[in-house]
Amino acid sequence: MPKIVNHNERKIKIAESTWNVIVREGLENASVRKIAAEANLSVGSLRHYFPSQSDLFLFSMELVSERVRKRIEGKNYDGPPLEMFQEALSEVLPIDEDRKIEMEVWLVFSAKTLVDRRLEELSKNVFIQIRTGIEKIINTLDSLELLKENVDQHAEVIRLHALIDGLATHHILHPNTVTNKEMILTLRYHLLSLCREV
Amino acid sequence: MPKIVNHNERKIKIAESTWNVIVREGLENASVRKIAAEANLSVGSLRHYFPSQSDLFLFSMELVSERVRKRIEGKNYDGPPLEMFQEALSEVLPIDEDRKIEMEVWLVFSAKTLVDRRLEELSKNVFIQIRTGIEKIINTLDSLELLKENVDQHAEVIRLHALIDGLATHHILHPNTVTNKEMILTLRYHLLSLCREV
DNA sequence: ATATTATTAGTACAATTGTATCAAAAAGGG
DNA sequence: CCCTTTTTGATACAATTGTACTAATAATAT
Repeated sequence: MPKIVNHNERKIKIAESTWNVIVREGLENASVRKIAAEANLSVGSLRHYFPSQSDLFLFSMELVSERVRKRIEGKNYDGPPLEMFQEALSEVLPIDEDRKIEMEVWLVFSAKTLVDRRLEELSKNVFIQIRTGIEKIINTLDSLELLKENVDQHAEVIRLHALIDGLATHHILHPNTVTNKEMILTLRYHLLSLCREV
Repeated sequence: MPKIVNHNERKIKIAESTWNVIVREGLENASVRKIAAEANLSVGSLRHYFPSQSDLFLFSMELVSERVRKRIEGKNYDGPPLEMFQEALSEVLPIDEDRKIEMEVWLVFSAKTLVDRRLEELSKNVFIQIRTGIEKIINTLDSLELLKENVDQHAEVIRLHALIDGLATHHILHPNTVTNKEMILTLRYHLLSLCREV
């Protein structure tokens, strides 16, 4: 039997190198050669793990969604509901350096989504997952009778979802104008605005 | 004197061809050759108007912002204030096919902004212009005593701005999940939520 | 008509691209 | 030790890239 390399671990390492190159030089300069160099591999070796650049990009984008998903699932959901919702939603915000990299990569791939069928499918799936999570949050707020009366729940789902992604995008593109703190406070402000006066 | 071509008109035509190629095949496939072909020009001829691809891309992105700006400035601002604000804000939403193309191009260039200094500057300038416009809207709502009491005006500016761009992005990336109508209705819903009960 | 000059088109070139191929290297099981 | 098979690295190749260069073209003012 030959040398054994944990296939999936290696793929993840390569995907992270892909993130680095994309963040540093942009998607259009993320050639297989640069990514291989970033991962300290030869092109041939990289190709052994990813038969094509398309596969590599798809996996790299998938890794972002997986990381976010695992973080959300790994949370302890006990405590005041509003706090919990704020925390859960913060997982799709670029609140620290790691998340910022992930969100930046996600944004870049999202743009590519418009002309790449494979990425488009992944993008849609993740979008629907987040949408479902937000629906759950609004529903739960309602069940707990925290929600203001006379709110349009469907509209609130769309609004919260758009707000989250808008805040994330703004902070990534204009971190000095929409600061980390403003991003978080605005989310909190919005959640509070949904709830009844105490 | 030689053949005279309206320089700026020609540049605009080329920039629109650039949009087409970007929408159809993506930014990474928007080579000067493809753009020249789309514009029915030779590469050498295109180069006569744009010395480099970078110049072409910058001009093409600028054209988007100029189109939007002119549309906003060209509006008649008489009528119920809320209607007017909705209309003005709708100019940065992809509410029809033309605007959809523009916003899609803007989104793609925005991603490139992260690794392109020239585009970054333009992006920031436009962002601040829109931000300023939104501040004006919130301020005016307050002056007219339409605004709910006890609202945090600074937070409302950030929130509305993020909401607009979030809605636009969602509709461009997932038009079937966030429909045109939902986008518009959600904006209206939000604006109404800012205002006092009648 | 002709001279002038913006405009156009064609070709060239070095660099980079994704992918293919194939042999060398490495390591664990017998 | 040796065989087997994964892993690696190097080279090659056709295609495409942005840009440069140069000569032909076309239209206008005199």
